[in-house]
Amino acid sequence: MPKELEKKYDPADFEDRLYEEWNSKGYFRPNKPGAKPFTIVMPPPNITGQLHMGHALDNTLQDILVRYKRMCGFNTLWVPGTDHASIATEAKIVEQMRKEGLTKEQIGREAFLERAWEWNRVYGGRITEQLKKIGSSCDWTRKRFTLDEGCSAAVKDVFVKLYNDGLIYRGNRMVNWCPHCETSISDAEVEYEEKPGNFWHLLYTVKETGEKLELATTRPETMLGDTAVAINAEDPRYAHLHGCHVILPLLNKEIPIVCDEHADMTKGTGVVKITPAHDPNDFEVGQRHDLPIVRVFTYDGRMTGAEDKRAAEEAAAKDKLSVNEPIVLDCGKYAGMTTMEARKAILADLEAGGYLKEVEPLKHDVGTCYRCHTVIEPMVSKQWFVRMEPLAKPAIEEVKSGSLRFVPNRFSKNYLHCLEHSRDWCISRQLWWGHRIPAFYCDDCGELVVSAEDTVLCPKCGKPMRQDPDTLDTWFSSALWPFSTLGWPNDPEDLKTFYPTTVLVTGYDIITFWVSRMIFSGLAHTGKKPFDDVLVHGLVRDGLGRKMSKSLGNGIDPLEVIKTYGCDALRFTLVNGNAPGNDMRVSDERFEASRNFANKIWNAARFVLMNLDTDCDPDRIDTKDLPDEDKWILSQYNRVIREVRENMDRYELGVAVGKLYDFIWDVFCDWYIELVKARLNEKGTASNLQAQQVLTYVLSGTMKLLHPFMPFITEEIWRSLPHKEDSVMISDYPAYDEAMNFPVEEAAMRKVIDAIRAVRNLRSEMNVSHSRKAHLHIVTHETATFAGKEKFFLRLAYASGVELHEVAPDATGCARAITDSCEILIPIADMIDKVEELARLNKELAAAEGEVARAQGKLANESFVAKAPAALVDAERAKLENANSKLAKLRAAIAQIEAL
RNA sequence: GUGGGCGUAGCUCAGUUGGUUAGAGCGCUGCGUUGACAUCGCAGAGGUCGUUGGUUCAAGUCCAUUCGUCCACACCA
Repeated sequence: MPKELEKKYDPADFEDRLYEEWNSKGYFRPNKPGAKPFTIVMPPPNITGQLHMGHALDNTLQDILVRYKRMCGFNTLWVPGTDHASIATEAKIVEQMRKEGLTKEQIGREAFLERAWEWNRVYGGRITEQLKKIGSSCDWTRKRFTLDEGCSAAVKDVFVKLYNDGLIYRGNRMVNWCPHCETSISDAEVEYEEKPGNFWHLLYTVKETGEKLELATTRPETMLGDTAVAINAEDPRYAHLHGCHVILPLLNKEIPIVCDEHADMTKGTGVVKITPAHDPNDFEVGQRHDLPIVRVFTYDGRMTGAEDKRAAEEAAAKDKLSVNEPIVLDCGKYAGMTTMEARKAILADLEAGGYLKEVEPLKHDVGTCYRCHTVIEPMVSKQWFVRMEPLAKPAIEEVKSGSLRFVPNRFSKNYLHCLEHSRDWCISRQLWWGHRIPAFYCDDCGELVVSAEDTVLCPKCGKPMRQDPDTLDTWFSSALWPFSTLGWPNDPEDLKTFYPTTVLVTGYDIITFWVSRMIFSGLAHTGKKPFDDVLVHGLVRDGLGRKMSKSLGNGIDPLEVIKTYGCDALRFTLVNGNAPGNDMRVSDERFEASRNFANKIWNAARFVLMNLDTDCDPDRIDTKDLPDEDKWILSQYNRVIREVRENMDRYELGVAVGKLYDFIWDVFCDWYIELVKARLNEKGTASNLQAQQVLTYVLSGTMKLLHPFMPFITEEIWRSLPHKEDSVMISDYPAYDEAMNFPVEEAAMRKVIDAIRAVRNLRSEMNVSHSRKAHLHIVTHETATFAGKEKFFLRLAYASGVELHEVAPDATGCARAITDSCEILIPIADMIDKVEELARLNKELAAAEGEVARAQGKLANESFVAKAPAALVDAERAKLENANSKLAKLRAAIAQIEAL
């Protein structure tokens, strides 16, 4: 027997309870062995983070897909997990220690890592608890962490494999250095910000000719590291200087003038100073001309001194890798200054020496660290790199060939662009929290061993080895996530069943960081693409369209929204009316509208339940002898099933949920329930039982259709109705059934509804109160269509009685509501103003005439009739016929009233 | 510089492979509350789909042009 629902819709009453139950009963685990798998691996949120709207959106989309596919019979797995977020977490812990007056170096690596793990224990679980609040039906028994044993094993394996294949190398290369985080970062982690600056025009003296050579720079403090100036070989202005030298001011050092294509004749004076250690382009020039690399900055953003020089020489001596080894300069009087202090001091000295010609203000984009927004220092530094070209190639092909799809497709351009232009990936980080690089050095003989096994003694000379102190870029481990979480390489059970995964759901802001790296890693290490599809969503913005951020304080906390409006309202808001890949705005108004929808469903269900007194079958229905209104709703319900499934299979979640919204509110609540209310009062009749059956069948099925979007309210209602399975989430998603199409009954009901609307419209325009009932005369040639449906007019068209006529009776004193299938006479003469009524009818006449003209025009076009699909032409003819029919009735009515 | 998004009702946005008289939510106007729901119902006003041209029987949808706006990537001595 159905059970009652609480009078008031209060999601807090049942959301947590239902989630707990689902989880404890194991419904989130893959439960259909042998069935076709459907797999999603959750983009792992950072352990430093709190759940924000972006996570809420990302995980809601995944949960909708997973719940849908689960109900469609797939063996469904959604793997959750978290990311150790090396740089972010390390920064938080350093900050925490700073408040205690401690530094990393003081407590040492081991103690530091202990603190980090403690942080993970305390906060790492926080975000997963929050994910439960939004209803995520992921398999928590398979929860993973990028630093757990399995993921770490995968990282080591991949590193060693790539090294052995020559795809990872160590070398002195130009990297982006963050002086605040004191680590290198990858190109993808640099953000450009426009900042004001200057061109300082400097004068360097040519040794051979004594002339002053003018050049401009935005970074005068790097001049101490200049090892050449470049001119273009084609530049006639400087043809006489080929092979000459300039004297570097302040240092009084002789450096060559080189010819290089990097010097652009059209820019500035056509002369460029070359600082190979501190500028990416200059580094390239230096390579081409075999220039020395002179480093003048320390890793914490100061000018180098004697101490730095000695330390660097010692380190270089130990390391057998000495290609491109920078020379460290003792900057003398500038040593120890910050780069900004040095800039001032150097400029002052240049000016005093007559080397500064002019200062020209400009705005330029400066690279900053995406974590701390400190200005990035390009720096030659010894780091580990992944060779991108061989890895990118197959990853590009995979998408170009269409084997791996982006949804919407436009994001594949984004992806291809980033892979086609990527430079080698700097993967080493001067951090402690992360996967330590599995490389071991012998300081004695210089031997280097790269191995997944800890190597304590040098295989060559037997002396103790030292592990590389650096860790790997967080994204190096994230790149392996789709297969490392499924047991690769050691425990391939899940891998066999669930890999490649089906779809990755993520925001467009992370395609370059993560998606591209997962794709080339998957191809390289498993030989297969990591997923078939990438469903890309946009960013969540506030009501004013601004990106949510801490500094603006405009972030909306999803948990607060859940408290106020319920989880289902939050989820509905995040998918309704949003197109894939587009940014969206959320606001209280939208949450409120969603909550109102939930409330509407709740009350409709309550109404159905209070009228159920039999145990109906929720899954089967006998359509024999059902009245038209029942077949009408069943037919529409059937169509919604088909459309929703089609939309879901194409990732058009917003369209699918919009159709359910319309069906539930406009069709089921506003019309069907109203149409059957009378029958529900006729207890004990066959008609009453049929209505109960149809209500149960449609409502139960609709709750299934809606369940992926609004899991909690649908479960609570579905269980109150007669049901067979324990939970709606493990029931079968409704399927389209050809036998449930009733086009004739649908058309008939549409005519009845049109007539009811026409009456309501007229009464409303004439300001007739609902309490003023009237006896209606329906005049129609289609009496069969209207026969037996007079009762609907009593309640819905405020009628006191209804008569059907084939031939119009005397219409004196009647207002006329006109549709294309009938004319309804309403005897409310005292309410009718002749002028107003004529105006109203004429307005309708104009509309009908417009429609007739449009349809006639179309049909008069021979090309249309000849070339358009026949069904379309027929439809147009039917429309013309209907419009003409309505037109005739309107004209007659107007003539009659005018004659009065 | 290269690539891309957006421009549809007062506001925020849908509009699926081109095919009804272009839709929704919020807001607005009028009416309505004795048993599903005022977190509601009924009715209504409001749009030449940024501009101009083209393809097509047919364009909000495809192509080109142009304006506005936002983003990504690149360069910037």
